[in-house]
Amino acid sequence: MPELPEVETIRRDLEKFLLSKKVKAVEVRDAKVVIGSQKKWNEVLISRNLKEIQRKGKLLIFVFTKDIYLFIHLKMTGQLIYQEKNRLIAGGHPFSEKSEEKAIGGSLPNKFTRLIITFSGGKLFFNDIRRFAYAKLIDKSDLKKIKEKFGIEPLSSDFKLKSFQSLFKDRNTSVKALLLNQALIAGLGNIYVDESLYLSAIDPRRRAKDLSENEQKKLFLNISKVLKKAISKRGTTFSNYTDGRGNKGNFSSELKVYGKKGEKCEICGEIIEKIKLAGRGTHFCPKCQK
DNA sequence: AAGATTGTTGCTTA
DNA sequence: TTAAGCAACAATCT
Repeated sequence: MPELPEVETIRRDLEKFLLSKKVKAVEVRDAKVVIGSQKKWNEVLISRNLKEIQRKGKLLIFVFTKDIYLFIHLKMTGQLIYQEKNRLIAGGHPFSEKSEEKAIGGSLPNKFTRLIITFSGGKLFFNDIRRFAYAKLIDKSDLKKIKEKFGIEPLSSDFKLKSFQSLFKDRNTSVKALLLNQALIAGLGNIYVDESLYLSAIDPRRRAKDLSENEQKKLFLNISKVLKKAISKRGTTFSNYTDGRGNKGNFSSELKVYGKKGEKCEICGEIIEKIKLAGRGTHFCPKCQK
């Protein structure tokens, strides 16, 4: 389940290889996941050059010449893999049968491949098992509107203690739900919310407005810390996530509570609990987190 | 074999 | 009016 660190890893990988490349062909393979007709995708995208890849929360925004914007949201099981013509996968690793196996569904394209964009130099495969993910083309006015809906970016210069603390004032919801709300803070998902709360020794069920200033500060620092560390490890692999090279992330071994139900807390030895909160599986240490 | 899995939306409720 | 809560979606795994 790609969250901010995973999406950022993919963004960096792909930008390195796709920058200023020209679109030669587009193949729409699933009309539910890829919004718009094949004809429209051809008309809009062919011959455009990629200027940059941006990220907003968990959303990837491919910026092309002539104010063309391609939005890709990976949701639960989406995957992007770049494969170069000269038998390389993005990242410079020699192409081999083994690296092909990294794609969900095996060699590319396969039945999970929903979109193929052929650039000068290689093909970008957009795969998704569960068909929650989407790709769509957006114009400049919609771009602004959509971007405005997102809350603070935790790794940007806008992520200041004061603005973070203002989110808690009068908020009657659980701190877990608050952190998952993309309109308030962008990019956190179930894994990193649970991890941040554990590191901050805060019970996920607490009402947001009841957190002390010091608790808010701890959370602020730990969100930053856990996201940066996860990016440095190229993300967490749980089920289907792979980076832009088709490799798994290495943060999984750093997880303290997510997926650890029944295991001992590293700090106090208490058994990690799992409950349902804000509609999500929620992992925490009942002794450390108050 | 039913229930869990999660990101987001849109509807209902308070 | 605004926010909080929750079902729904999709497909696979346990």
